[in-house]
Amino acid sequence: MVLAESFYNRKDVVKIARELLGKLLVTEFGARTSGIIVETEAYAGTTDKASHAYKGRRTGRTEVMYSQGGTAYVYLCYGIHHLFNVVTNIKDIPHAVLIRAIEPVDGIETMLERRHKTKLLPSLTAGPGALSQALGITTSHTGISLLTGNIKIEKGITVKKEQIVEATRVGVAYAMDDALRPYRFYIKGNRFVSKGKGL
DNA sequence: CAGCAGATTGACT
DNA sequence: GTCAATCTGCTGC
Repeated sequence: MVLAESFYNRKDVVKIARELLGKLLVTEFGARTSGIIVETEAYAGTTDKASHAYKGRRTGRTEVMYSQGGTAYVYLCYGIHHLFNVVTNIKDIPHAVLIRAIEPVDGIETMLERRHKTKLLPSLTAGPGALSQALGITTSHTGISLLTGNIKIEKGITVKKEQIVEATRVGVAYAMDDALRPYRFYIKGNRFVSKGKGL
């Protein structure tokens, strides 16, 4: 079952980030590839120094963050890595949730080929750049709808509250006090959770 | 318009 | 543990 617009359009991006854990992120570019979301981070738009849309910034790259909830926001980091985000809230409120790690489910062979690997190791999909490559997501997919496009999020599994760990975000030390906000969530003990540097 | 830093990864000392 | 790869966008000349 694909998540409805009403899931994405809510105001509380942090709550949505927490609820995305256990959901199934699916892409269908040829073969179906998918994985359970095990790690997310919330980016709270204009009031969050770590967000690209801090203070209402608009550029060609961030424009899609101002779309309505349920839109894919993919951007290039360090000129190499495609990072996949889910836009939330209503139009003109630039909230987004970064998907940092998934646990592979469908199309593992296809993902191994895309990542030029032969064995299923955590490094296949642990990390935002890694999972995007495994699922075949690139910046050309930014702005497409998660409700009707070939990238979508399905119901997945139920994650108990006790399994969810709250933490600070990774790689955003430059955001000063906002770097300390507990906006990162991951499933306790899952081996596909990225290592990061902020642990 | 040059210089710099970044929501990262992977190869190498 | 260190460092390069390589694009977008901000800052300052």
